[in-house]
Amino acid sequence: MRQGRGRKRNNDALRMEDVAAQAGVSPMTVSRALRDPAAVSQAMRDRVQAAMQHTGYVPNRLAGSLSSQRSRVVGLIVPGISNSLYAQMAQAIADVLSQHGLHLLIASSGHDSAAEEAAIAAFLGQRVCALILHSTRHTARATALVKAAGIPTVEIGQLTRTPLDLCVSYSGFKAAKAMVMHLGSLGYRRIGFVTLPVHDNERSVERRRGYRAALKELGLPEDPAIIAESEPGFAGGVSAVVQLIERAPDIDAIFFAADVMAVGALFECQRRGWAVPDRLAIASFDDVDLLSHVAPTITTLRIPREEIGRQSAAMLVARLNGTHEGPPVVDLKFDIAQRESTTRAQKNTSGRRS
Amino acid sequence: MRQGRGRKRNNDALRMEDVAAQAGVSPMTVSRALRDPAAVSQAMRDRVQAAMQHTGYVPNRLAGSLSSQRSRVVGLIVPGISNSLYAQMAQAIADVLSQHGLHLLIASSGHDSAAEEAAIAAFLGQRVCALILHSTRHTARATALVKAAGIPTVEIGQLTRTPLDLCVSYSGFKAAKAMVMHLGSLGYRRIGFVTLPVHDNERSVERRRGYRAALKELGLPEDPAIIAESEPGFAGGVSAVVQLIERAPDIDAIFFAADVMAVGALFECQRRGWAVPDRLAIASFDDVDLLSHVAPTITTLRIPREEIGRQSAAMLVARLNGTHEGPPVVDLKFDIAQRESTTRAQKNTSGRRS
DNA sequence: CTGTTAGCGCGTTCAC
DNA sequence: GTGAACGCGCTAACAG
Repeated sequence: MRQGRGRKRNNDALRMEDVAAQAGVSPMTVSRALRDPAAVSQAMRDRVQAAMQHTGYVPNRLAGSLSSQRSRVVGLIVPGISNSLYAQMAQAIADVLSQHGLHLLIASSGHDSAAEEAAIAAFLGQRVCALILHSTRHTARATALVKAAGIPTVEIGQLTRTPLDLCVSYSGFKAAKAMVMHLGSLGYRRIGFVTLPVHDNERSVERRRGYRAALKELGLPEDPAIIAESEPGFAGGVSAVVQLIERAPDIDAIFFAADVMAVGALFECQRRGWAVPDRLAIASFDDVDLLSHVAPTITTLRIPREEIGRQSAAMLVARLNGTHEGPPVVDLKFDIAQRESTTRAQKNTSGRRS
Repeated sequence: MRQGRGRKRNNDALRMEDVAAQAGVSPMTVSRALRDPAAVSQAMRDRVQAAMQHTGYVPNRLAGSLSSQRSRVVGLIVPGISNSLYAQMAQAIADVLSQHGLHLLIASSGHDSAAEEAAIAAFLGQRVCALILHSTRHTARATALVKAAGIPTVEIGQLTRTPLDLCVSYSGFKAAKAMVMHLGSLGYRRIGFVTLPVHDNERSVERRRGYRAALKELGLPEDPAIIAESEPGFAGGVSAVVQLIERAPDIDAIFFAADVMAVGALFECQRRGWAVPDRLAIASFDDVDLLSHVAPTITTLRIPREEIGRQSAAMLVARLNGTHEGPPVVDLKFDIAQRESTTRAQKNTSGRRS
């Protein structure tokens, strides 16, 4: 038996040493053949390759990362994995990362800073080589942890003037303002606005600011009666449209600044016989597929979700390679898809209601 | 200076030793206070806690996992992260795992076995403690890798008689059959069937088998003219419904066995003036929210996606704890949501089409 | 281009 | 209940 107080060797998994023995080389050569094939002669490479095939060796990246002090795992924290908007970003991120041999650790925070903090701590414990955070609001400890970790970190939920490190997003303020200006330019004068509860969703604040700025620029009064907060999903649109029409019968357009609320509202209008866009115009924020398949098709902002995913991942990769150049904050462009739900009737009537 | 050829110490990150020094105990005590607080006296625990707070120590789980030979990371491989059906499962999985202190590494395979194999190899390299695979078709090497790894593995895409290890899903055969039987019991006699291309989607095969079995049981003939394959998404439904109606004008119902095709078809019917359900009944497979918000609401199967996610994760947790009991294959139940799109008109006419 | 040595930070094992 | 020593499997640094 063994003497001493150490621990016995694990005989389960193959180690580099086993492969090395099989190939008749030193473990170091196997290691190099794996990470930097050019540093090893052709003959060696082939022998190592063969030995790995033969034995079915799977390198232990835990040990590798521990030793080299760097991992190939990126942490992503989003409010929810099942929300299609975040899922799209996650997909784009995963695609870019996997092209570069990086893997994705994912967690959902449910719009809760404390949960985000826990996820950040856990990810740092796993020694992720980079972080992507959807939120731009963090607890003090979360901020401290990220800064102390000193790893590249991108925030993607919205533009921020005070990024932890990097930021790739679009301006919710500008986007919302642009849409309201667009509606104004089409002739709408009583433009309602619906968001998610501001309390839960930091981005709603920016969007509302954009709405206000546009009203001001259009010379339209701001009226609390035509502003509402509603829950996410179709149901949120249903209740909001009913509420706004009751409160302000002269409303002529509603901008639903979140999710698929606009679609729920459209369906409800159809059930109630409120013609869209003739009685009420409808505009949406996120360009989900559905919006261009309903009748009438729904005018919306085109937010570059996938581009955000791609660029944020690409930026991290560049940073990890030490080749990153350019500003830390990237403001991606959006545009407006003008569709039937805000198409005004021909000018054969001067007033729409009366 | 240093002698020897070793490597210099890293002074960046805090180690357990630093915390131990701060607390005036040995590193071993810190380790225990972290993993098994009960094994340490109250006083020690408090001192260690304080020292960790003070220093902002984040334990290195790479080192921990390497040493203990077990990690707290689970690997999940789905065909696509952005597809809401998989995203829902992923969310449920992540929720359960995080409750148990486990983390989620995610990869998308795009319905490609080779990509799946690569992801499996990468995950095993990260020494995941368990795997969740959506696919049930694997390359020979993928199968070998998983078996050799000896970690709990759940397949969740469909029931299989030959699981790698565990399987939590529903029977696509039974589900499809049940829906067609349901349509038959409502009086539909020319029931069309649309799936994704069988080539890309192993589950389509089961669903088609279920369709055939139901037709047989209903005493209805099988007619290739009313069976189609189409692309995913709304567009797939649009093209399929047009195609089937042209090929078989006497068709009275279509069962769209994938995705949101049924909704695309409904919209197209509305554009073309084909009344749903009077001219054509429509049924769907997956219960996405949208189906109950369109008019008419669409009859569909209710597949327990989230339950699959929850149970598969729970099963892994149990297995990791050594407390798992019960069969390796769990067949979850589905049911049918009967809605307006398959509601027959009152029996005031004996035949629906003159 | 290849090998040797030491150490990454922690957990297991055993002694006290 | 606490501590000391060793090793998890790999890679940085250096020597040849």
